[in-house]
Amino acid sequence: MEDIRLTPTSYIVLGLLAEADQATPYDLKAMVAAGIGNLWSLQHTQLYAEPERLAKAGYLTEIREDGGRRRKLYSITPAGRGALRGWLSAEPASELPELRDVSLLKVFFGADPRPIAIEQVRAHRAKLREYEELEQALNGTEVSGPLATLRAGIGHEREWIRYWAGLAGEGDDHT
Amino acid sequence: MEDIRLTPTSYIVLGLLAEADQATPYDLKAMVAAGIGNLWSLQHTQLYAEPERLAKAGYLTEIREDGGRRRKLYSITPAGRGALRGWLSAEPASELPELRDVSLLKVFFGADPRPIAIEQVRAHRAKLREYEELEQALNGTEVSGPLATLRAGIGHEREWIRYWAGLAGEGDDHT
DNA sequence: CCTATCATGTAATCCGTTACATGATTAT
DNA sequence: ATAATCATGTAACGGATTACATGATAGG
Repeated sequence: MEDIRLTPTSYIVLGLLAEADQATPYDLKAMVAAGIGNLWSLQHTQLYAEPERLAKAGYLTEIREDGGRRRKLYSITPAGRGALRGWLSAEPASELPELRDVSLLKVFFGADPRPIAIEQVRAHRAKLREYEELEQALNGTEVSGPLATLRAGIGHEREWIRYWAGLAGEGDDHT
Repeated sequence: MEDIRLTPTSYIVLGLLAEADQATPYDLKAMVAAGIGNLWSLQHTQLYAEPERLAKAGYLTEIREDGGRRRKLYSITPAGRGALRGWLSAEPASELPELRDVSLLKVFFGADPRPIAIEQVRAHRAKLREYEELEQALNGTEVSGPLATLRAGIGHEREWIRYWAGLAGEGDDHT
């Protein structure tokens, strides 16, 4: 029973297992892809390493299948639920996210914004379409958290498109 | 002369040194704080480790002061400039940034959005004000890259405020 | 003068990425 | 059958954070 630090990755795993009552790393991978991965993606290998870490600390139980592939099945423990609940209801932090956008980094250091902006507009438009379809699918269901965050994603995609479209258009030859 | 992988952190250091022709890690820290740090922040210890890495690979030269504190002074080499230029002018990637916002993560997993939203609105408003003042200061100067990215920051702060204000207001008691 | 903060740095830890590998399914 | 892709995992590496520490400077 080691003492570990809980990272966002930890809470993603805990959060998913809180609703699944049992899952293999591969199941987790699918769950991430289905939702939270749009906002915070993880490498599949983390979904093998992190549950192990959490199990060692008593937040999950790990049982290994007997037959076949002997896959590892994880479930959340009461301690795990407690940690998740504590995190969810903690005093809100004033911590702000950073953009951390490689394309912006290039613009900052003097790259020609035009080609970058054109490509970014294309990519963000595609992402926005994907989100809007997802929103259709979620509407009417009772998943309020995922829907709320999806709407954050949609808002930001629109903002990115507005922003990059501005940079893509500037410097046009108006002869 | 080792072979290293260049990360965003590497390009930040290279980008800053490309305009400074000499700087200590502490100088770099100040430069980061003055601009790019808003979009992509770094721990101060990375500003000791990363230049060393870059120097070992031939992208920077390192000279140590003789007297006093024997601080390390770094300068970019032609190889460093080449690497930076190559990165800046590379084919634009369609890679998109992720929001990776801890507050959103909590909302996704079912936290009560109200208190989080209230605090986030406050914090984002403060950040927006800061950016708007910075914009005043930059207006009229010839720093097009930093100004362009600052405007991205402003756009996103406004979007965040719009978004969280929506969540903060919902569920009001309209009696 | 003393204390707080700024300036400067090293070392250890650890999380996350990268590289690699193989068994199971599905498609042609 | 064979190739391709999905499913499942291990191991090594390395960048980033955390913890710690001390010399200089400024404010009271």
